[in-house]
Amino acid sequence: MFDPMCPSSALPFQIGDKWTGMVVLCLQGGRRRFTEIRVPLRGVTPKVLTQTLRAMERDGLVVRTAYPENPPRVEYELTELGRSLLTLVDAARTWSRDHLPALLRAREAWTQAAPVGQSGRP
Amino acid sequence: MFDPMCPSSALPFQIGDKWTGMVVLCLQGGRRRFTEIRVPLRGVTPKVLTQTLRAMERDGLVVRTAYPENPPRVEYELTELGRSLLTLVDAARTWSRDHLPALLRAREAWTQAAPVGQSGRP
DNA sequence: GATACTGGTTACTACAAGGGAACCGGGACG
DNA sequence: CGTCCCGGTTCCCTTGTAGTAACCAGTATC
Repeated sequence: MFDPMCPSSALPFQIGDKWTGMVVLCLQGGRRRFTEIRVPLRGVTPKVLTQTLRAMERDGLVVRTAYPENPPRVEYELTELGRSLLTLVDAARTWSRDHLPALLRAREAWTQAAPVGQSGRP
Repeated sequence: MFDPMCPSSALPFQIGDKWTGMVVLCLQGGRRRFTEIRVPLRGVTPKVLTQTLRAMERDGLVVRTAYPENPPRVEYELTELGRSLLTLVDAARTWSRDHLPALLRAREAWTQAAPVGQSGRP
């Protein structure tokens, strides 16, 4: 899940900063703890994940609930506003499924056949 | 059109790099010349616009046609793949119309009422 | 006393994207 | 001869985003 080597990393669009879209996807199934988000988002460092979650909390996309326990437990959950982003994420995923291969093919053909020139470009 | 002060600049998502989405919108009405794209995208510098258009050409989103005239004339046009992004751009605009005010309200309330503390955050 | 656990924080670094300002080619025009 | 036009290019600098590595608090457990 959320492999950085996945071709969808070449998507020509992005939800929020680099990880916001994945957090939204990860939280669509319900509330999750910090590490339950960090693990599936392969490669995210705690610092960056904290930044992302703080920004999302600020924007009203998630709510953060900290329980006064030990060891600490914190849960994140999408707000209704955050869930509204799911339609957008789904649209992005639909686009990817339907059109990303064509984009990658175009990019591939470019590096192979036209490193320079050919049209009017000097 | 495309005022950088427009609240949609606070969108929590982005099509491609900073200007790609706006270029797609700008080209939805048909082929346009370089300056016809640069002017409505207030604030884009020619360097960055060139970068953006080159990347879109590489990805098969636009086609570039240079006419051997003087002064030079170059036209850009969306490919079918590029036009397919319009659905995504429209979804983004729909989301913005419906939910961006709520996001901005949340952000505003945050800076006013909760610079620190209140929930479990130290 | 040492260790581990969670959910972070801090300091430092690296890299890419973006922006500012100036310049260019080459014909048309005055 | 100088100037304008378009569609760029070049150099340099700022900013933002992300990453690495190390550390922390407070309790529970070994």
